[in-house]
Amino acid sequence: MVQSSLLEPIAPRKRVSVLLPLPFPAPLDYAVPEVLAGHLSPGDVVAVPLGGRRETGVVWEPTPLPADLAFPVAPEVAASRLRPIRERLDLPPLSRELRRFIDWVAAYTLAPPGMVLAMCLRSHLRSIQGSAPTAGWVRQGDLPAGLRLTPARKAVLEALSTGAEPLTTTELAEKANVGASVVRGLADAGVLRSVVIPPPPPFALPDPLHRLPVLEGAQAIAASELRGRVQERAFSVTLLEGVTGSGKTEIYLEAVAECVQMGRQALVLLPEISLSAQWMDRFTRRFGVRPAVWHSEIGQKARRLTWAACEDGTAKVVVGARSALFLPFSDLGLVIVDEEHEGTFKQEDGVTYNARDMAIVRARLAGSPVILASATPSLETLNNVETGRYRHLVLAARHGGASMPDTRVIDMRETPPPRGLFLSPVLVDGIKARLERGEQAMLFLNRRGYAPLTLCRTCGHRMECPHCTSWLVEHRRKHVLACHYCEHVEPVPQACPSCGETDSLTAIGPGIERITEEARSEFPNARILVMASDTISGPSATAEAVEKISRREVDLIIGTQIVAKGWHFPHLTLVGVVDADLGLGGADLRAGERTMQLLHQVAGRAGRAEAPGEVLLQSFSPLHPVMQALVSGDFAAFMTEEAEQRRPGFWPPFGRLAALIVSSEHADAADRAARDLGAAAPHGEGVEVLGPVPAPLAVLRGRHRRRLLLRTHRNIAVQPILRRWLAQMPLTSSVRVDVDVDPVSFM
DNA sequence: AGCACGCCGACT
DNA sequence: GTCGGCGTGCTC
Repeated sequence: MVQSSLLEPIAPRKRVSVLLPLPFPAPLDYAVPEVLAGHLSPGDVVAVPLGGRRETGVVWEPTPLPADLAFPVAPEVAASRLRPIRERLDLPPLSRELRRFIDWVAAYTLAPPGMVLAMCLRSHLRSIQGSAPTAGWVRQGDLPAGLRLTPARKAVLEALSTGAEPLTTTELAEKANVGASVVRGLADAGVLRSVVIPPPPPFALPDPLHRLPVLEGAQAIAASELRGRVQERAFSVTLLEGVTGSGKTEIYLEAVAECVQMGRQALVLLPEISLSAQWMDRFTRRFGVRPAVWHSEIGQKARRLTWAACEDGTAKVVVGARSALFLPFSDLGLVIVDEEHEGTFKQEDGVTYNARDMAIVRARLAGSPVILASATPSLETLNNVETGRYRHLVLAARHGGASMPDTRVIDMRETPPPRGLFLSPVLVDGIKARLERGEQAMLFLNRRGYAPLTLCRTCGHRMECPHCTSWLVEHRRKHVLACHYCEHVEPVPQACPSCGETDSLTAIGPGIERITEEARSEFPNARILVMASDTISGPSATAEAVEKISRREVDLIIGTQIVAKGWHFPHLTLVGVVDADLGLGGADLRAGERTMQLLHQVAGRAGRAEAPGEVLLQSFSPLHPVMQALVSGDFAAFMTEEAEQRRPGFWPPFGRLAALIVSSEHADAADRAARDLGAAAPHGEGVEVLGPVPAPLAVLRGRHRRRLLLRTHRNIAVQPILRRWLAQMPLTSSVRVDVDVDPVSFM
């Protein structure tokens, strides 16, 4: 095939497909104008007309995926109706590898391929307009006669000493502490000369030999094993399993070192929340430079730089949240997914994809190894290990001789807290003892705000969100009731909105603010730090909080989710989990698994240095398998049991799931559509449809939601079934059907 | 995603 | 009598 194309002249194509970053079901066809004939290849970025506007897209080829998996091919448009491509843009083309990845993700998630392309280009294309070289100023000569040397002008000239680096107008004005007009005035007078500021230097090359880690025993073996995987230059998946503190990061950084030594690129995916200063410090210590970083909040210029540096290969290591998966790596030699089990790798809005699973796809297309790291691997991953698809490396011991914390359950029925309070005397005494010894303690409750429910004592009215099926959470600090599912916020009313009774509304249940209040009264002398997403905003505030804890300026940390993630608090010896049962309710397939993973991670904050740690779990069901697993530390047994419960019903990982969420502003329209969808449900050997049922969040942002669940045996792909099923449904407006392949959330 | 076309309420 | 609400439908 290759030979024949070499021998026969390739006829310049008259027609090419162009994928646009828009939600179309397939690429659109365009005519190739004479000037571009023979000059267009798949991957080229082109400008095309669309309706009355101009759009940027990418020349596409038919997907090599099997027909029933791929997005449907649209009927061919007559040649006479094709509009010509306007121009080929002077931008690096999208690699074949990235194009195939886009096709794959679109096919798997049933997302329009253009929306997947948009994830790759969003940051890039949007910045094209702003990508003109930035102009800076340098000094040129003296003040011409007739121009007074005012203090402001003097400051500008001083800020720009002769021969210094050029500065932009804004930079210069800021440095001299004057307005931009002063700068412009000097420029107009010819005192400043405009120069083009060269693009900032590419990302510094990490030095694999900067500081070698001291690895012993199992760690050294695991590191060399992972280095070997990287050397193979072949697709493989390895699970690196090790308890918190076993040195997983140090070990997988050795694989990164190997990759950098080979001159190739490595991608490290972390849950967004773990992209912390602490992680960066560890990387910098190992490699001497900071890695390229990618997450939702990086600035526009960093975004553009990083994109370009991935494309031209100058960024050797990229650390990012899930969206980093769509960067245009030119020579991807290694992919690492840290905290592999984290549900936050699942993107829920827009294109619903699981970054952990798509990372494996991306690595397979690149022919490169993947490392999945976790202390508590997901059942999916463990199953893949068991069936031999993934390799397995286990680190049993904690690094540096630290021992695992001693975990106990406080039976809340036997030693309940005083009425209206939430901390059992056992936990209070435990914390007091630690504080008296000058050690740090932590209270963990995964619930923001003061109280999850506000109830009228007179009539029983519950304060609910007007747009969602949810209770409003009281945030006492801000004096508001807030919905945690939409943006609705309202002031706390004086009187019950239902019966009008004043001072009758009561806070029910604890949130982290309420626990803080209780802690302040129980431990009046303790220095308390609250860590929640609404009190600690942004990476710098987080870093500062962590610093304070490290410097022992804090005695008691009270936190939600964010305290769970990978922090190293050397002086923390007691972790109290206020409500260990939280998260076990509901009909979630993975409730037990997830609670175990979260609580294990929280527990891992305790006793990381020499001092032994203690974990106290407040629970109303101390015999629950999750509590027992946390006490015994035997997670393997817990996961085996979990697997046995899922196996007979073909629940993942022994079967496949796809959720269909039917939503409409009108409840009856949602019901009707869901019923119709249910009536047209596919059936057959190993194929089953559950529902429709109202979603647990039956109304979300004003939309009424119904759910159906497609479950198939593992060897049956859900995508072709879903495509056929949805294709036969008439497109009714106002009713939307969202598809979620491999759902994580069942809300 | 945009943007136009298209049918029903409050304005010059 | 028009301006404009956003529901529906199309873009190669």
